[in-house]
Amino acid sequence: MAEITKSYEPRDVEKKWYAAWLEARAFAGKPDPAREPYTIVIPPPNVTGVLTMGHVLNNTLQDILVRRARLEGKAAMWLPGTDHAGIATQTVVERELRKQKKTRHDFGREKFLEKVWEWRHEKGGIILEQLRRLGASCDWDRTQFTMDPHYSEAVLTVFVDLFRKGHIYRGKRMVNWCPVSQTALSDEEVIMKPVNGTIYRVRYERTDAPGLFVEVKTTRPETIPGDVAIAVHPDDPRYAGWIGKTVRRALGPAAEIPIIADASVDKEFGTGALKITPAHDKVDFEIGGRHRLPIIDVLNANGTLNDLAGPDLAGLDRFAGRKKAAELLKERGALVAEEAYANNVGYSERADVPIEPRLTWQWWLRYPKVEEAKAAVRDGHIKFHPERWSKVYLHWLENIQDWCISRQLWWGHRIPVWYRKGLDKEKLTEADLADAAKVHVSLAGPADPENWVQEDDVLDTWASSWLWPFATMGWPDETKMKAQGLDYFYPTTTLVTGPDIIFFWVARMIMAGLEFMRPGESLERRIPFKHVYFTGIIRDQQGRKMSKSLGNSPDPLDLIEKYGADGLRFGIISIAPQGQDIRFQEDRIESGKNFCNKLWNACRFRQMSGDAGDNSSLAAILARVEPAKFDADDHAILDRLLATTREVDRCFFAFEFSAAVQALYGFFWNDFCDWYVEVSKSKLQDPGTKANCLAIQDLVLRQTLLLLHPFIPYITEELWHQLGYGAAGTFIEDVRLDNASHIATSSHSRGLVLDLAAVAAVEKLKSFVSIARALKAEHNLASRRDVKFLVTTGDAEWCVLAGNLSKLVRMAGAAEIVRRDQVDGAPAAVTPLGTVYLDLASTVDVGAEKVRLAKELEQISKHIAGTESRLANQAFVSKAPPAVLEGARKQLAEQQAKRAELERLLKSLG
RNA sequence: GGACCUUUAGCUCAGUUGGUUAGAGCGUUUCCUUGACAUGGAAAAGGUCACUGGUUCGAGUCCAGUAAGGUCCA
Repeated sequence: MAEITKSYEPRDVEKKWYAAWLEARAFAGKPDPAREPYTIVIPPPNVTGVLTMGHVLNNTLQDILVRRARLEGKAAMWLPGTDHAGIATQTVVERELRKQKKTRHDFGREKFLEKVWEWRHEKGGIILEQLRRLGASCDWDRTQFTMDPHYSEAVLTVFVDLFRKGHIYRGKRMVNWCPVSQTALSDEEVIMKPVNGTIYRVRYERTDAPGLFVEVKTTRPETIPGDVAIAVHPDDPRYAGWIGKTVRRALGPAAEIPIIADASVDKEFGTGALKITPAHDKVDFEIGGRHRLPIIDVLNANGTLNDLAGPDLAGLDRFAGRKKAAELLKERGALVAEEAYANNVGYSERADVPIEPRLTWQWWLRYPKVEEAKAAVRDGHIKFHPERWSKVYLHWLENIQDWCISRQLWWGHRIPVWYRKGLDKEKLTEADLADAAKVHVSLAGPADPENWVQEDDVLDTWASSWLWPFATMGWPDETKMKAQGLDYFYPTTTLVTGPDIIFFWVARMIMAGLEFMRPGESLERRIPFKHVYFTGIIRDQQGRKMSKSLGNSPDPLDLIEKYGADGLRFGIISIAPQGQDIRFQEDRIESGKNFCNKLWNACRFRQMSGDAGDNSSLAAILARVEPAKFDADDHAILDRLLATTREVDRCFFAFEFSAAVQALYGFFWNDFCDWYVEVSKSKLQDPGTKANCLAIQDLVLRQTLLLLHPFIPYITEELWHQLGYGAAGTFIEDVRLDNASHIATSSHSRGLVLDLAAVAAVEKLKSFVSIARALKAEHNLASRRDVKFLVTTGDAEWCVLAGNLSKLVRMAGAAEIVRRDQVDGAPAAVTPLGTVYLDLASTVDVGAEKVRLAKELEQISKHIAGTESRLANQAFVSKAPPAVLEGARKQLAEQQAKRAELERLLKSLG
C-alpha cells in the first residue's frame, strides 16, 4: 500500500475515482426484486444552463441520498437529464442569429429548428459534465432530454389523451403576452414587481353637456384609444344622473362612449369612475363582456401601437406611446394631473419586461386529478420537507386556474392538431373543434396530410416536464418501460427541488402521475414520489439572490478547483439548514476542505502507527479487538461512535443533512482526533495495548468513512482503499453500512460490552485535563511540557486518575502528576477528580492567584444561590419531576463541595 | 389585503417533546512549528436569546400582541 501523502490533493483523486466509477458502471440502477428500490429523478436543468450554487446544493443533496441508499443496500437509481426549455433556448439561439443580423424568420421554421438542434449538440448539456465534476452518481446511461423522440411521443400522447377526455380546449381569452418573446405565458411565468410610475388623471367631456367632465385615473394613457366605456358603481351618488349618458373619448379616433354602471367598480378608488379598455385589461375585459361592449385592440404583438390608436400614436412603442399620449392629453386640456404612483406590474419571467394582457386564441388545460392531488399531500402519501410548504401547495390547488399550454414559439413540442385546409382557425366554434372533419387531433397526424394544416403553436415547456417521473423511463411504450424498469422504480422516492417551482413543476407532476400512471390502482401506486425535499435559496452576504446580472454568484468550478469537490460539498451542506435560505460564505467551503484534510491526516497517522491488520470487514476487525484490554477511552470512543451512527440515521430519516454533517464533524474532530488519537499516542508506545488500540482505530475509521461517504465521496473512496477496507476492483459502496445496533450486537458476541461508567469517567478525565491546561495557561506555562502537577483527592478519584496516568501526563503536557495529602501555597484549580496544583519552583504571585480564586468563588456562589432558591421553592419541590429534582440536589452538592474547596484554597494563601 | 418565514456571540447559524452554568464554525486575543495535520494544537474574551405581556414550579423553547427584515399569493 502506498504511503498517504502529507496533505490531501483532491484533483487527482477525484479524476481517478470518477473514471473508475464510470468504467465499472457503478451508478447503474438495476431492478432487483430482492432489494428495496430507491429512485430520484433529477430536476432537469435547462439545456442552456451552467452550474450555479443552487445546482450544487440541490444535486449534492440528491447524491447524498442516493449514495446513502446504496450503502443501505437499496437498489438505487438517480436519473439525469435536461429540459429543452422552450423560451430560454430559443432566445439563446436567436441571440446568436442576431449577431449575423438575422432573425428566425429568415430561416423559416424547419431550418431554424435545425439550428437549435445544432446548438444543442454543440453546447447544450455542459451542465451534465459539470455535475460529474461535483461527483454526482447519476446513471448516465439513462440520460434523458425532453425533446428526445420517445419523450416527445409521451408528451403528445398526453395531449391527445387529455383532449379526448375533454380536458383540453381552445379558447380566445385574455392571456399574459410577452411582447419580446411574442408568446403567451402562463400565470406562473409572470412575476409581480412593484414599480414606481405615474398615474394620470384624465377627464372625459360629456357630449350632451359640454363643460361637464368625468375624471378617471389611469397608468396607461396610451390605451385610451381602446376605451369603449366609462364605468361607475350603480349606487355612487356622484354619478346618479350620469349613467346612460355619453362622453367623448379623450384620445384616438373621435368616438362617443357610454357611461355604464357595474357593481364591480370600486367607489373608493380615485374618482369612482373607471375607463373600460377590454382589449388591454383583464377586469375591463370581464366588464366589457357583461355589457357586450366592443373590443378595440390598439397594440401589435410586439408591443407597438397600431392604426386603431390613431395617427399620432401608431407605430410608437407602448412606452413611447405613453409619453406621447400624456402630451396629447395635455394639449387638449384633458390631462388634469400627473401623480407619482407605486403599483405592481406583471413582468415576463424570461424577458423581464412588463407583460401585456392580450386577447388571443390559445390552448387551455383544465387540470386533471386536482382533488386527488390535494389528498395525496394532505393525507401524507406525499410528504413535504419542511412540511409547511404543503400549505402553499394546497392553497394554489384550491384556487387553481386553467393552464395556458400553448406557446407561439418554434422550439418545443408542436401541438398535434391539424385544421382542415381553408378553415379560418380564428373562427372555429367549440362544435367545430369537436368535429373530426374539421379538426384532427392525433399522434400520427391525418392520413391525407395534403388537406390539412398543422397548428403552429408548441406546448409550454412545463407541459413536457410534468411527465418527468415516468416519461423518462419509457412510458408509454410497454417494451421500453419494461427495459427501463419503470414498474420497479416508480413511484420515485425523493424529489429534491426549490420551493420556487412548487406550482410550475411539483404540483403538476403530482397531477400527471395520478392521471397517467397505473390507472385504476391505489393513490400510493400512482403518485410520482413519496418525499419532496425543498432546499433553501442560496443568497450572497447581503442576502440578495444570486444572479447572473448581479455577478454575485461564485463559479462552482472555481470553488472545486480551490477546495476540491468534497470540500465544496461538505461546506455547502453544513450551511444549508432544512428549508431555510442560505447565506453563502466561502469560509465555510474552506472549512469543508480543512475537514477533508483532517480526515486525510488522521488516516495517515493510522497508517504510520503500525501495519494494517485484517480490515476486510467489520467482523475481521472485531476479531482483532481485545475486550480484556479496554480502558475507559476505548469504551468512550466506541460509545460515541454508536451514538453518532444513530444520530446520522435520525438525520437521514428527518432530512436534516446539515445536522448530520455537524454531528460527524464534532465526533470526528473533537472526540476522535482531539482526544482518542491523542490518548492513543501513549497507548501505542505500549506493546501490550498497541494492537487493540489500532483495531479500535480501524473500527472507528471504517465506520466514519462509511458515514461520511455520501457527503464526501471521493476522499472516502480513496482512504477506504488506502487503509485496506476494500479489495481492488471493489468500491466503498459495495459494502453495507452497519447500523449501531448491528455493531453493538457483533461486538457483544465478541465479548465486548460497553462500560457506561467508564464512558462517564472519560468526561471527568477530559475535564481534568482541560482545567490543568488552563491552569498552566494562566501562569504562562502553556507551552511547557515539564510541569509537575500535584493532586489532592479521595481514593476513588485517585484510582481513576492513576489508571490513566500516562495518558493524562501527555494530554496535560506535564512531566508528572502525583498525589499529595496536602499542598499549600501553590496555584490550584478544582476538577471533578480532585484539586490540581501547579508545583511551581518559583514563587507564586499570591495576590494574582487570590484574585483569580476569588473570581471563581464568586461565580460558583452565584450558581449555588440559584440552585438553592430553586430547591427552596415549595412549588418546585412538589411539582417538578423526581429526576429533575434529584438532578438539582446533586448539582447543589457538587457546587457546594467546589465552593468549600475554593474557600479552603483561598484561605491557605493567607 | 391574505399566508408563511426570520430575529440567539463581531459575522453566519445550531439549539429535537419546556428542566444543570444557552452551543458550533469563522473572526478576535495569548501561547505553541511536540515525530498525522499550521488546511494544525492549547487557552481565553465575547450573549439582558428583537420587544411587551401571558401560561408554568421553571420559557431561547409554548400562547397572544408589537416592531423590523424577507418570501409567496392576490
